[in-house]
Amino acid sequence: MDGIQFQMKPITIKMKLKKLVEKKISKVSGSSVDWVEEDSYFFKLSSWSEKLLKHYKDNKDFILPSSRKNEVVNFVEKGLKDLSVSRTSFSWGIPVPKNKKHVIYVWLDALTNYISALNFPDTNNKTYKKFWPANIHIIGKDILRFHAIYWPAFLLAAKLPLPARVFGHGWILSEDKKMSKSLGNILDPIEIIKRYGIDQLRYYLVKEVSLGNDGSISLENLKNCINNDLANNYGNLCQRVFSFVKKNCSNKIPKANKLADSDNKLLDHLKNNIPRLIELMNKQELNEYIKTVVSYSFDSNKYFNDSEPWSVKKKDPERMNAIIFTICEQIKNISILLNSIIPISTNKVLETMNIKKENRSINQITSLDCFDHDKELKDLDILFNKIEDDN
RNA sequence: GGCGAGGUAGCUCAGUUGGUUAGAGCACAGGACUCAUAAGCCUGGGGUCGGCGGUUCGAAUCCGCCCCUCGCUACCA
Repeated sequence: MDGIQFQMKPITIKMKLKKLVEKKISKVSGSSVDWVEEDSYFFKLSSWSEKLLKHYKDNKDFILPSSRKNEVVNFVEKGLKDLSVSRTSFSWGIPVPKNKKHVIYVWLDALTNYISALNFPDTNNKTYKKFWPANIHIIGKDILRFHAIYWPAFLLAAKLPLPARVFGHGWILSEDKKMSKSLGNILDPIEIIKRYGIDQLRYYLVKEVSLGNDGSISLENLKNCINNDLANNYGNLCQRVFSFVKKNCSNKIPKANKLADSDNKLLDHLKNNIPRLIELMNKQELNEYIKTVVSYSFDSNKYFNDSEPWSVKKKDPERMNAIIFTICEQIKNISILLNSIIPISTNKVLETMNIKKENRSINQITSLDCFDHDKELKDLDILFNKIEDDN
């Protein structure tokens, strides 16, 4: 803590505003609450209200989602009270310099971990330089205030750079209810992953849960989501196309000499949307992102149906090649767009298509044709097994 | 109590500054096809847009009142 110089002096505080007349018990735990008085150092949070408000105003997306931002701004506008940051009643905690009775405890010590873990106060340290200031803190909505008010105030006081963004995410509910032992509706993520698969769970959570809001895991919806979007749509699209390539194109992605309007329409629709997709990603609007991307998979299945490569292959093999090239290009692009959401599955697809790792970035999508047309496709097992009803 | 968000098809939601028969996905019911995980494609049924009243030629969209749901309302992280 030597790197941060706060001006602090010990004063006596009372932990509760009202004297307890009767024995009180905690609403949450039911245990009895005792009246305590002790000396404490205070962080002068009260003098940072205006500077924080200015920071929120100057940095529009510092707190996301905006509904949460409103709560925080509302809270700060009411005026902040100084914050007790030390205790004398126990010894674990960070010793206060020059006063051995006190240890630093509660938020000041906790939040500082973000930079002490990066070797602060050595601000020339490589790790610190690389990771601070952070691009984003993604934290639960229940600890937003501490990250959006206390932490920036501490950093401002220490004249250190602030993280670029604090995002308060919602909670995952089980069948619309908060998970609790007494209700018996706890969902064990490890069990779900074992049964449904890790990519499948990731996909479901990102798609069905708007990151800023609470979302619900319903096993029925999870099943539907896996079967429809992943197995029947994206997974089966890959399967039907690769199988067609194997049977009709010597298992190599053909070159296209001339693309038809319908081919370009399919490809351009995706490519023209890349800036918007990047924007959605940058604002953590992941569910909108994923819904947009999966719609390309729907479009692709329709395109494949309408183009009927199986019926043009004898009459017009050139045309068939253009169709197969187009659909492969599209599968590649969709796979890249989904790569951060379902990395294991999409990497299998990209591997099958012999796409080099350096060609798997979103920036590569607009550059046409990075296929090795002389190399055979690798075999691809079923990507997503369908979930059957068994309960 | 105060401040804020929201109530739209069975479910999850989208609906730009008010404008023609209110949309999507899932679920449900039919149909044609076959390259594919009996997958994909096409068509259809289904909504008094929380309630009442008002402004307007016209309101899911604006105004008022009411009902309901949710979030925040400081020193446990």
